[in-house]
Amino acid sequence: MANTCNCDLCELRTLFFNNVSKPELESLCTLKIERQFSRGELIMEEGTEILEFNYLKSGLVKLYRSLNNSEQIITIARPFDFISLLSVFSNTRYKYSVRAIEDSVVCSINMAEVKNLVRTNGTFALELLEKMNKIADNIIIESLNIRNKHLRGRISHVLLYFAGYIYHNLEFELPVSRKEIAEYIGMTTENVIRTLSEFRKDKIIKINGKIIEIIDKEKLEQISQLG
Amino acid sequence: MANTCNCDLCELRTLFFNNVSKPELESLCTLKIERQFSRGELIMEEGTEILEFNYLKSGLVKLYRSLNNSEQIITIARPFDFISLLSVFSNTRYKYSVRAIEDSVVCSINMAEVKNLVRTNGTFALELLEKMNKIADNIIIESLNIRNKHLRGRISHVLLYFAGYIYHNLEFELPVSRKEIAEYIGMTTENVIRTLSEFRKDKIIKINGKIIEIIDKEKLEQISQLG
DNA sequence: ATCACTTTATGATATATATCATACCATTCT
DNA sequence: AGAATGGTATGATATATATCATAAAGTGAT
Repeated sequence: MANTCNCDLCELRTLFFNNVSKPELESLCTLKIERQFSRGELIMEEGTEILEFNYLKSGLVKLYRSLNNSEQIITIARPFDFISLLSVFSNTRYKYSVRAIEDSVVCSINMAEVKNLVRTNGTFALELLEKMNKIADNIIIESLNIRNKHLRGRISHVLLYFAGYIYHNLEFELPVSRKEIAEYIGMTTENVIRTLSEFRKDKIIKINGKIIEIIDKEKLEQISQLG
Repeated sequence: MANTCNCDLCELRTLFFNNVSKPELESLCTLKIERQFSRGELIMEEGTEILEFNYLKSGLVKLYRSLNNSEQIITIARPFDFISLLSVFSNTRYKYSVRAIEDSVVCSINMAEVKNLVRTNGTFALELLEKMNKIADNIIIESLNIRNKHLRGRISHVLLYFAGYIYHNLEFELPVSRKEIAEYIGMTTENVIRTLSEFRKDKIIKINGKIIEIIDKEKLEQISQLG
């Protein structure tokens, strides 16, 4: 936990606090709390009270909910995406849990302060509305895209998601287990493993433990498209 | 298309325009356009420009997107839910289509006016943020709930959704075809029909064409829960 | 009233996915 | 070092769902 006022360097400012005036920003800056989370640590827990508005500065997190001993992963969010998602303005308690899947830094601002800013700064309110709508929209679209595909298409989709959206590289280290991929795409762990093996045999990807390299991107995109 | 200024009777006012001042409301009132749509009519089309903020005053609509000759239904919305969903503040073009599945009345307000109101009226901005977050949250939760279930659980879920959420009655007329239910839960039309027939044979529901009566609600809830 | 078309319905079969079983490997705990 | 645990891996089998085929009933147009 730190509270150094280094908002000049914070993505929050350039990304969506564009229109917050200097004094307002100073005020926010002194109020914010920056937290470090190690890979695997719980950042927010389903059912607990929402007291702060949280923003992911760096790292990677998964948003999920628990139900009968298993987890359902809703999305995997990178920096620049809010992690205080959706429920934040409409509920008093979190509907989802958030866990760091890579070392992460989260910036937290007291919820009442954010609400106050929405009330007093119209441009900020509008930008926040736009940003949160976009995030919700992305989650819904992602969910529909996954639902529309079969096993092989879903796996392709996830691999392309990591390579394209998260890591911007055809070779990357999977930040999640096969089990978590299964929880994300709504299939069983065994079938995720099996399909990855098939892709390896078909020379579409190389697998070395958690390290994945996409060899035939066109093929993968084709499988993802066709379902 | 009508433009009578009868906002005193409009749900918009009591529901989320609570904090709009008298003069502001008058202004909105003269700017709004009320439109009638018959069952089956297209209200908004995927890909067209977003010019207005739309609110469903009465009726029932489906929100869907098209992909390779088929449709994917995202949600079925009743009055009091916005229908200008999500994309409205974050995109210039609609990402989804909206079609009336019952005769509906839609109230439209110029988008620029709504944005202006967000900028100048903080309380309104906050309420709108809360409301839109709630809607997005509901769609995501619904989608996760459906994804978590098997065929029979999904059908039960949909039947309970219509009976409980839309019609508040154990007997109701299905506003959608079996095909549309299939497009909503992501299964085939044949299996939707088959499952409804099974429920009929098991004396869980009565079917008379589009008229459905839930006889054994407990059983249906049980099936919905177990998946 | 007839025709074309869609919706509802049901059965047979094919296919996709889940489940169960087993094994190997890496990591952590003792 | 050995034991326990969780992740990865693969095969055999069971089950759920899709696909294909067919038909009856409903709907709209002419």
